[in-house]
Amino acid sequence: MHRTCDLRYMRYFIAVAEELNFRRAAERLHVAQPAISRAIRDLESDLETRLLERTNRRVELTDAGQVFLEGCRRLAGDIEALIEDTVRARDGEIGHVRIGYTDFAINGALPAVLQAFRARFPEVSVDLVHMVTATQLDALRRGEIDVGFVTGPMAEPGLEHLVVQNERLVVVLPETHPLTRLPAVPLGKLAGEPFVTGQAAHWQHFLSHMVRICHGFGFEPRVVQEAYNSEGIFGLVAANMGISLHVEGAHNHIRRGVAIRPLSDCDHRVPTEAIWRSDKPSAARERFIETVAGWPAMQEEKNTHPAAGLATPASLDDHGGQRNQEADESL
Amino acid sequence: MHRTCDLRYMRYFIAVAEELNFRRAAERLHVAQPAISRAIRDLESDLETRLLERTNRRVELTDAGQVFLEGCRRLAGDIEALIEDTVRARDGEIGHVRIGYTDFAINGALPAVLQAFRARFPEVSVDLVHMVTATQLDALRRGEIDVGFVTGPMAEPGLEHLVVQNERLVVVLPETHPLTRLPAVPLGKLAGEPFVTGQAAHWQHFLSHMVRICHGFGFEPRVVQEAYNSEGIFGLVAANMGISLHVEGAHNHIRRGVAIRPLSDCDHRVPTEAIWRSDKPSAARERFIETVAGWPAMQEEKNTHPAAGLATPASLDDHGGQRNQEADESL
DNA sequence: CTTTTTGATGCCTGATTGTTATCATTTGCC
DNA sequence: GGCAAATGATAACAATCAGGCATCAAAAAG
Repeated sequence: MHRTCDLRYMRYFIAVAEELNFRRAAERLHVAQPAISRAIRDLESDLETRLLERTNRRVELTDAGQVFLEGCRRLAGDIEALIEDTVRARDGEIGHVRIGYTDFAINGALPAVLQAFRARFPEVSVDLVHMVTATQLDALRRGEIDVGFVTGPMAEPGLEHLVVQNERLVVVLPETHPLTRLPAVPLGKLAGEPFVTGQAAHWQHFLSHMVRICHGFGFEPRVVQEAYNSEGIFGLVAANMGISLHVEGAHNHIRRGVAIRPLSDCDHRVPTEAIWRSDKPSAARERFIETVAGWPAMQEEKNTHPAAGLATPASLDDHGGQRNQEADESL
Repeated sequence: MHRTCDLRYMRYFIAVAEELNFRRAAERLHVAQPAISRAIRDLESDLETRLLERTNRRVELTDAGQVFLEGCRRLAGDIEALIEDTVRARDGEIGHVRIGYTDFAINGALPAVLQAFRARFPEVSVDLVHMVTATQLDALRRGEIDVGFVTGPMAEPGLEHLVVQNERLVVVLPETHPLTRLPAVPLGKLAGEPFVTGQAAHWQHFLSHMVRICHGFGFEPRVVQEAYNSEGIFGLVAANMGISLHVEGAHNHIRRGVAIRPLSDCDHRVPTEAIWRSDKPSAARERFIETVAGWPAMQEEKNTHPAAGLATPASLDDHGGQRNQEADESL
């Protein structure tokens, strides 16, 4: 029965109902008139319902035909829209991406990337979930997120990655600390200083960078406090519990009582990378990765200015960095 | 391209997307598995969009496939609903009737009929338009209404009709009139009385009844006032301008200062008839006519109690007819 | 009364759809 | 590791279906 309740037949019916003339409808549809006669007959037979009252001279819709016509018009439009939506889903114009991010990512390039992506693909919904690097790798493998923003360097089998930012280290000092008088701090001067760090369990990727560098300079950092997150680290430094190493993105976080200085003799970089499964292709995710990769500030500058797009100390001066500047000049 | 965007193919796709297995989908649809393979391939080729990601061992939906699946499900449901609605329109379960009515109809059987019809066919919308008999006949021929309720007798070519009520005449008297002392008035006593009637232009069908009867009793009614409608007639009678003849439905209209009496020696009936075009069949109209014809009170009683369903003088006593009753007893 | 127009019908052809048989690949089991 | 089972794809053939052409019957137009 539903065989004849076919889109083609519906289109034929719409044409006849609009023309109220089989011959004109046939011309409009570029078929011969008998095809129309039979299509209508089959439709009526399948529905067991007379749709058109036709004498040899006049064709008019029955009440049921009127109802069917309106339904057919609606369905025809819905199908067009569905095809459109399907193609747009194929192209990643509509869809969904779930994104994991670290503190480093959200303090760095991620906000600008998100803004660019949402402007370009407003019909792709974006779910953001905060997770540390290791959790993101699990979530990716479990299919719970589509893209992770993690602390690199990454080389995981089955996962592809792309460097998003590549930050130098900075030293975070209590503002009363003597080293704040230097515009840039030599790393060696930090040997013996008490260190405040993030919790080992959650900050493992960054801490391995930190420890490796200190070893390179011949000392073992003496960790006296482990904070839960960056806010905690800054707070403990402000409380004079110790000093800390952080990434340049720390400039985006202003904390009274804390001073931030670059390192004068260490060019080591801590990369933050977008990472995703190489199987399970998703068009929306592809578009997102393209946005990440094509984000202009990153394309050109990521080798010269590793944390492009981040606030620099100079740009912060316009707002609240004046105090630090004065301290520098007082040297 | 839209050839393959066919209902059958959509159902196939839904089955595969739900089973995530071509063979099981084929079994569920009672076709061989290669038919499914080809249907999906054709769908994908027409949409130029991969809908299912399939290795030899696992089938899963792509993002576009997910969008398409949801759309197909919705469309399949919509089509079912459309077929349902079309059949219901065919059966007159949903639709529209436009009805013309006279004062006699709305004071008589029509309200009860409407109530019965709307209870039985709640999804048929009913438009009611007040028109005098002649206007209704025009409106019917022009297709502006589907059913008329007119003052008969009717014998119009191209129109079918059905007697709905068949009312005796009553005399409408000022309550101070001497004839109110009689429980029933002989028509002959009205010769020479001043008559109040409806306007000739609009009341022609009823007036022809009235004049014919008076002639039968050997007098010409002396019309001294023409009112616009029943309310006007009652008001003028209450003002002692004259007397009037009306149909039994007048009992449903209580007017202070007016008394209504049956005729003792005249059994003439004024029919009110439902009337409709014999061509242009409409299922909803058929159902309406059936309700009119099958209305129980009318079926059995229309020959014995012509205005069945109307309030009778006795039934009015319960409310406000006491005064008339006392007048009767005082005779 | 003839001509024209309209929708319906019969028959034929080509296209679409379904079936059977078979293949390549992967998974599970011994 | 090798064999059997299961899966989706493909080819060849058969059945069904839709469209075209020729034609018909009825009604309107001239």
